[in-house]
Amino acid sequence: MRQTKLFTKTRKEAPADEVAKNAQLLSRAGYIYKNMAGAYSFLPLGLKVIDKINTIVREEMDGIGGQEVHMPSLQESTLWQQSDRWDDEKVDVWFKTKLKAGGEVGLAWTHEEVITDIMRQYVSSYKDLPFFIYQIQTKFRNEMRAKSGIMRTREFWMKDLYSFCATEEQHAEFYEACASAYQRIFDRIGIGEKTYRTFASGGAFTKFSHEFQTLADAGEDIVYVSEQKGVAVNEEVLAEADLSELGVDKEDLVQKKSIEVGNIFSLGTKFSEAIGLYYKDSDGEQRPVIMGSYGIGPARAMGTVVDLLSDEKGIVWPESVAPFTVHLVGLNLDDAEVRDHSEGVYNALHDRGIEVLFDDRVEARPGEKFADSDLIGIPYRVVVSKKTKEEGKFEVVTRKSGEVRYLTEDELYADFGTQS
RNA sequence: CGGGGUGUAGCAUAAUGGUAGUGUACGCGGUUUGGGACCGUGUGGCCCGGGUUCGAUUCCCGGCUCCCCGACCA
Repeated sequence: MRQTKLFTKTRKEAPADEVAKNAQLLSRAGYIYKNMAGAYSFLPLGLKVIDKINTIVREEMDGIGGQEVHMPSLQESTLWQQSDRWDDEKVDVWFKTKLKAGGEVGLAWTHEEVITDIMRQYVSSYKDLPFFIYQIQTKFRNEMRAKSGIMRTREFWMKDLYSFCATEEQHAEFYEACASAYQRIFDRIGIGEKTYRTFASGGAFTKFSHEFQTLADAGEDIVYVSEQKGVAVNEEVLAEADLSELGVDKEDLVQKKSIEVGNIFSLGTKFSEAIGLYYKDSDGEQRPVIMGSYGIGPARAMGTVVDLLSDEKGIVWPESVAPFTVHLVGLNLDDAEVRDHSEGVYNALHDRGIEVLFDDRVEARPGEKFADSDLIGIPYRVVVSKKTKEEGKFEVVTRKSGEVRYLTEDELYADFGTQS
């Protein structure tokens, strides 16, 4: 991608109405645009990052047997009345509107009812189970207050997976598999070290549910962490009885701010009974399906990466989610020979399948290009200039560490060739 | 939803009861060229509605907007 053709450019100052670090940096670097409180556009750079995150999420969900679907946002009322979640008194985050043809619809804020209804048609025997169905889809929640940039919005992507099992054993096995997959996802996007599987209250069917909380000063949540035990609990689970069950002493726990990046929850038979999803076991007995739900917000994950890994110069993307691998910064491009040379390097990198953003601006000065490059945060910056052309070596700077290397053209291609 | 703020050019900001200045960005000309250079020049602006007033961007009322604190938050 040529930077002169890239839609959006950087700006020196953040919009006055953005306070959150993630939104300031992502706005300045041209990844996102705020359309209203709690609703952001994802511009080409931003969408690339989301796609990278989603690819990782899909790989891990597919890896534990998940199958992807896509369900509608529009919801009619009767299904939700069966689970008693249509009434605004019961659920205060609904966006509702009228159908021209008559009747009221809501915009889905979650999909338990919907997927459970679908499953009724395809599950009738224990032989049909288990199933693990997920989607990455837009959710709407009429939050009282949107805040923290892209971390808490009224319209947002969510990866929501729903598990359907015949037995508690089956369910427990998948629940753990999904917890592991979640940890792998957070590892792969670069926030694993600071992300704790956190015990939260479990509702009617299990003692605990689990949140994945990433320790961050920008967090809205508070968790209590025992670093030596690698365990965290949220406020609901601070009672002595719960703590002793988990084998932690209250004195060991340190209060930390955190961001909830994922959530897994055992639903028991609440929705299967409400919606009427039953199967016949091997004795011919009719039983309700045991369910679980598992959520991750890709945009919130993106914001968490920015909050956690950026520095004073700008964003620092891990390679796994970076919009490009290499930022090829061309200097002295008014010189025809340097221009041809850098075009050749760009094409060579591109032809080798390396994702490269080429700063081909002729008029921009070096300082501006470097500042932009730091702000955008692509993992490797390769400088091509009159100097590097004459010396026959390219300057390669690692964004994260600042490490500078000088590589020949062959070394350069070999270096990135092995990583792609 | 309770409380507190906010709204001026694409962006960031200043002043003002007599129609607005600066930086940046953008256009043009020129000097520059490895960390957001400089000179000259130009384009471009007071959230919406009502009230007070000879006159309102400014004061008052209402609305909307966005931000913050709290509450809420599978």
